[in-house]
Order: sequence, then C-alpha cells, then structure tokens
Amino acid sequence: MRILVVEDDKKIASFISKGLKEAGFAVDVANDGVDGLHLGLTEPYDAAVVDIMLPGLDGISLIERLRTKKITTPVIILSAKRSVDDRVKGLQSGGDDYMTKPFSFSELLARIHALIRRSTRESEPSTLNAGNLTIDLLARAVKRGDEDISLPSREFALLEYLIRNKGRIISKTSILEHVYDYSFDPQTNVVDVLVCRLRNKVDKDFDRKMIHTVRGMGYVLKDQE
Amino acid sequence: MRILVVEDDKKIASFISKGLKEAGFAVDVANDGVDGLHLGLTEPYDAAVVDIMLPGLDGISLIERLRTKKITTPVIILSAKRSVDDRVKGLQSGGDDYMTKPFSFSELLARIHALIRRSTRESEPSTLNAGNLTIDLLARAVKRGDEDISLPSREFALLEYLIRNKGRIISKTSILEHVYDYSFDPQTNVVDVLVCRLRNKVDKDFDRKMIHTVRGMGYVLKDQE
DNA sequence: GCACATCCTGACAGAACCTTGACAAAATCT
DNA sequence: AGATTTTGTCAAGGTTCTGTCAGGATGTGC
Repeated sequence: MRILVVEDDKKIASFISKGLKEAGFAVDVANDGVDGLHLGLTEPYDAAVVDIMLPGLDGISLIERLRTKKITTPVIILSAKRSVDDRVKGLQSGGDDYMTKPFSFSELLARIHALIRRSTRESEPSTLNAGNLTIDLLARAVKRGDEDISLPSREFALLEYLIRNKGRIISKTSILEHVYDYSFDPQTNVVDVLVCRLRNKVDKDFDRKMIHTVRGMGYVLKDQE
Repeated sequence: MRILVVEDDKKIASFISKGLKEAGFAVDVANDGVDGLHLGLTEPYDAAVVDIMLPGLDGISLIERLRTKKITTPVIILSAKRSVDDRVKGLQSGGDDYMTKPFSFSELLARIHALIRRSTRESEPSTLNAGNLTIDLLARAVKRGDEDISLPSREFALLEYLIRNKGRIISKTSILEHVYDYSFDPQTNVVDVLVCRLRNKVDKDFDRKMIHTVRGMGYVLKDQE
C-alpha cells in the first residue's frame, strides 16, 4: 500500500510519514504542491494526504488537477480551518475526507484505512460484459462502447441472461423460463418481439451485430466476430 | 471513561448522570458554565455533554474557551433550539455533535459512543459527497456546486441514504425502511412524493441530473454522466 | 422456384408506473 | 399564540412498458 503525503511543514510531514511507515505503508513525501502533483500523476498511490496551505500550488488546486486527469486516488485533506464552509469547499474539489489540525495520528490512520477499504470495495465490479458491451447490475446501466443505453426491465433481464450465457445458444423456451416466469408456451411471439426490441437498442446503430438468431434453435450473443 | 455533564436543570442533570453511570461511565456534573469550564480545563475527560443555556457562562463560550486552550475533548451540545442556524453556530464553536431537547437517553448514549469511537479509532467522515454535491452530516447542510440548498429532515435523510449508496439502485421498499421506519407498505405514494420534492431542490436547476428513476425498480443517484 | 416454417417488425391498447400540484394536518419557528 | 414550514394523502395526468396481433421478410428443403 503506497501513500503520498504532501505537506510543507517538515515536522508534521516526518511525523505522519514515520507513523504510516510503522503501520506498514510505503510513504512518499512531497514538500510542495508542484512536487506533489508530479508524484501523484506519475506514481500509483492507494491514498494521499494533502495539506491545503502549500507553497507553489495549493492543496485544493492540486486535487482538482489530479481529478481532471482522471486520477481517483482517495485524498484526505489536512487543514487548519475547521469551518463548515472550508470543509465543503475541500470536498467539492474532489477530496474524500477532511481533517483539521491539530489531529491525532490514530484518527488519521483510521481514516486512511476507511478510505482504502471504501475505494477498493467500490471498485469491485458488479458488472458483466461481452465485447464492447457492459452492463452494471447494480445501477442497471448498459453501455456499448461510449454509448449509454437505457433498457426497460424485461429487455435488461434478457440481455443479462444472454451475456451470462454468451457463446451458447439460448432457446426461446429457456428465455421464457428465465426472463419470464412461464414454464409453458404462451401461444404468442412475446420472445420474438422482445428480442427485436432489444436488438433495436443494442445492435441497430452498430456495425458489429452481437445478437444472432439460429433458425429453429434460438439466439446467441457472440463476443467477437 | 470519564464524562463531564454541564447542565443547570438539576432534574435533567441527574437523569443524564444516572443513565451514564449505569452505562459504565464515570460522570462529573457541573451546574453552571464556570464550574464546567474549570472541570473541563483541569480534568481529562473522554467526552462532555454541554447545555447551551447556562447561568454565568453559556455553553458556546465554554466550548470556545476549551478549544482555545487546545482541549479537544469531544463535546455534545444540548439545546432547546432546533433550527439549522443554531446547529451550525454550535458546531462552529467547536462542538462535535448537537442534540435538541427533548431527547431520548438512548440516542444520547449512542452519540457519546460514536464520538468516543471517532476520536479514538474508527472514524466516520462527517461529510459525504457525490459529484458536485456535498452534504455535511453534522451541520445538515447541502451544497451543489456553489449553491446552498436547505433541505427538511426527511429529504435530507433520503439524500444521505442515496449518497451512501450512490451507483446502487435503491428500491422504494428500502427507502421506506431506512428513511421512514416502516417495514410495511404504507399503501400510499409517500416515497414518490418525497423523491419528487428532493429533485425539485437538488436537480431542478441543474443540467446534470443526479437522481434517476429506474422504472419498476427504484431510484439511483449517479455520480457522473 | 415453390411451399412451408420460422422469424421480424410496426402498430395498438391496456396496464403499470411515475410525476406533480393541491390540500390539510402536524410540527416547528418567532 | 399565530405564522410558517414540513409532511402525508390523494387524484389527475403523463409517460413508458409490454403482450398481442397481423402482415411482411427471410430462410429451408424439395
């Protein structure tokens, strides 16, 4: 676990760095904002502790720059100011937590642990994908390439079922069983219609078709061509 | 664990003190601000419960004096005033939590435990954010971008719940469980109305909508587009 | 090419679902 | 106490889903 500490007060910096090392982290210290930004952009950290008042580049701007470069490392802001307003400002710039000086080291450590725990849990993928198609089970969101696709629940359920069985041929009967709760023939072409609707949203605007029909058998979702 | 209680109403003071003793704390009671300050400055407490309205020295000034003397003992403010303004004032003076009278003893106890826990090890951030939305749990303040948003308690509770679960779909049932205390279907559309009201304040004036409805499933709060 | 089975797709209507404004009761503030 | 805000309920109205159907398209075997 690597942690970046950006703090200009040498005493505080070494106090933090020493404590974190004892706790088993690998620690890099930057004494001003520019160094901090550089390290943050080039090295992969699991968390960062950033003072607000810094020579050169202040902490808030530093975090904003990191965020615009899509670096989502969790950041704890260190500040002497304890007003609600400053806290809010800090968090809006993209900080994940805010601590006021003076602080107890054990609290800092606890917060770092909490942040790392949270960020690793959040990145845990609850998503399925096939080719350039991705579905997020939690948010019920579907993406193909960069395109967001919104699907009603039946169609989503079908797509989920197809993706879970990508490459395999799925018969209409088993679609009926899994996507509907029928275990009988509804005497209508519900499934055909459903597939058609899904196709319109997932395949229509793309060259690479993913949903293929196997005549007399059912449908397949194919990963690649 | 030692706790200081500063409260001039003898009945309330003994009520709190008795309860805390039963819960295993060592309790000192001061009946006015001056006594309280003196005890606070000379004895090492793990937490303090301070009434605002006090003869001699009021609660806010008491806390401020403690803080200027670098005493960081977590303090719970007790007050009859429940407006956001008073809350903020209390928290800005250095209080860590704010409770309005009348209060349930079990809540007080829970908050004391939480505070002690926070100041020693496991700490929960007092503010949450998602995108450019920030909420401060203690001050009950909400900001979107630079805009201050004031929310009534139900709406605040809902927003907090959504933010804690950002990216996840939240069903109406679980909103009922967490935001209301229902564990049954109220047979009305309370939740829908609540969401609508929250949206009017949080999403209406902004292009980027954050609260999305997932038909037949519930609602999601999405971080980014 | 023909007959047939199978599949696709647009239209439609009912159902399910969601949104929103109004109102009154309750809670809260001054 | 009186004014204001919050909150639950309700009903009207709108939107989106979804099953059904029917005609057309496509594939299959002969």
